[in-house]
Amino acid sequence: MNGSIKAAEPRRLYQQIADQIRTLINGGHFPAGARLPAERELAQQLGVSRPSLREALIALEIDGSVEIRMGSGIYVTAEPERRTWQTGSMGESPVELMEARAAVEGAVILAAAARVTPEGLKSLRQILDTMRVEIEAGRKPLDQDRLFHLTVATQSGNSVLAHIVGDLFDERHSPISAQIRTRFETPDTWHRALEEHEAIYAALEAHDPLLAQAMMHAHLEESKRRWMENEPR
Amino acid sequence: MNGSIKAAEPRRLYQQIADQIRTLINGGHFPAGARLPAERELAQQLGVSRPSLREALIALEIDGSVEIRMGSGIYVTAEPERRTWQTGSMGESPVELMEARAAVEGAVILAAAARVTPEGLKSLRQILDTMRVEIEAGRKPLDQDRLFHLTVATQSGNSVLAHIVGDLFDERHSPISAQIRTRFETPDTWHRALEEHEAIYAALEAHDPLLAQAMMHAHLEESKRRWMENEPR
DNA sequence: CTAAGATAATTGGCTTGACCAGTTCAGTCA
DNA sequence: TGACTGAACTGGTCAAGCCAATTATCTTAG
Repeated sequence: MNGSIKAAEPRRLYQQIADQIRTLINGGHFPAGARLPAERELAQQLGVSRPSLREALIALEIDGSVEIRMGSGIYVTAEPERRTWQTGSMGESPVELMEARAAVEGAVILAAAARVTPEGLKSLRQILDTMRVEIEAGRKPLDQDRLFHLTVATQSGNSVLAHIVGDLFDERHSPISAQIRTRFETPDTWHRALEEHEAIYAALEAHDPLLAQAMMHAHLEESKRRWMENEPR
Repeated sequence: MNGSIKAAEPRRLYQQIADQIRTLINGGHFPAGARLPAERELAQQLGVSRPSLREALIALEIDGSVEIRMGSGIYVTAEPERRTWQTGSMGESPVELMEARAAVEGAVILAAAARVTPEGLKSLRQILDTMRVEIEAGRKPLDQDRLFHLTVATQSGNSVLAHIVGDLFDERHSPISAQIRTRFETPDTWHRALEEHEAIYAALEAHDPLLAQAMMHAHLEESKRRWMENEPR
């Protein structure tokens, strides 16, 4: 009975559904303040079960896109002026995402380089070592990649910033579901990413904020390039 | 074997479950990296159904407390830091929030100063004029304040960054409504904030990124100070 | 005896179907 | 006319089951 979404591969279903609904909202199908179809109906329209739809709605509710009123309905959050930037004429979201990461992580690492502790360096060292092992074992060190950036952010000593870095890594801020998450990089590209991580680590170890920032910027710039090459789309 | 949760609270069940699990994690019952019981078992232990438990897990997954690995299990996120302000044990959140805003908005305004358009400057000019009117009418220009920061972020041309700035302003990164939103500043403090905004505007108009960044940092630093004075807590 | 491969549990992912509990609103009756 | 009521919404929750990915176990070939 399901036809629209499925594809059964990439991400959890509730995330796909949430992205799809977000797209409908941003696309104007459901203007701010509007009530969405009832859960049962919406689920059928999207070709998914109600529990899955509910999971997506909870995600949307948490990120504030939607308000759920028991017995009444599901409403698009009515924050005025919220979508002004939506017409942004510039690059597509993947590019924006990487730019945003460069801006945020570049700022974060300035503090991290100044505040990083020996324990923090030790953690990073271990993450990189594990990452190298994973790569040479032919596996994709996605977790280590994420953990590295998150740990660097943690070293800033600011949990809010660390949270944002994690969100950006997980693509939780991309407005229009861009799903770049495929990530079928080759061992070679992963190896280059590792070396860039190493450069960042070295700069942190030297407590050199500006160098660390430069290395982080270079890394994210390269990451963007690698992505864009692999995703002709 | 149940009866642990159920308490006729108005809050939705998945939120109660999520809170309970969060408490268990923070309480050390499930140390970082540990694997939680299987969904079926955990649901039974908590006295709820599996779908409800799943909804709670999605909430926990989104806020990063937990990581779900298909076919493997549910793991406590191995972030060795900062569950602090969530447990309310050490209220560092306002300071961290303002630091995060300084880092992010400081980075954003670098791009904004370079890319700002005449239309963007016009919008900002109008916002500041309105803000001045509101202040002198004895009202709190909360909307104008928010709009100013958001519009500056928009001028960076990056919707992801703009989104983050909005989230930070709305304190959406603070878990479980810590909401410091009281904000009963006096007309005088608002007037000082306005002048700081004016300084930022002037730097943007002059297309001077570093000056704009400095003014933004100064503004947020002052904001933090104003808050801390008014909120002895 | 060891290591590689096949197999059986175990676990999360998703669906179907059902019933309960607030909310809405139109039809009813004073 | 207007307050009331109850049916028809709506979201909230639960139960049981099957599928797919992962992991643990056992078998078997070397």
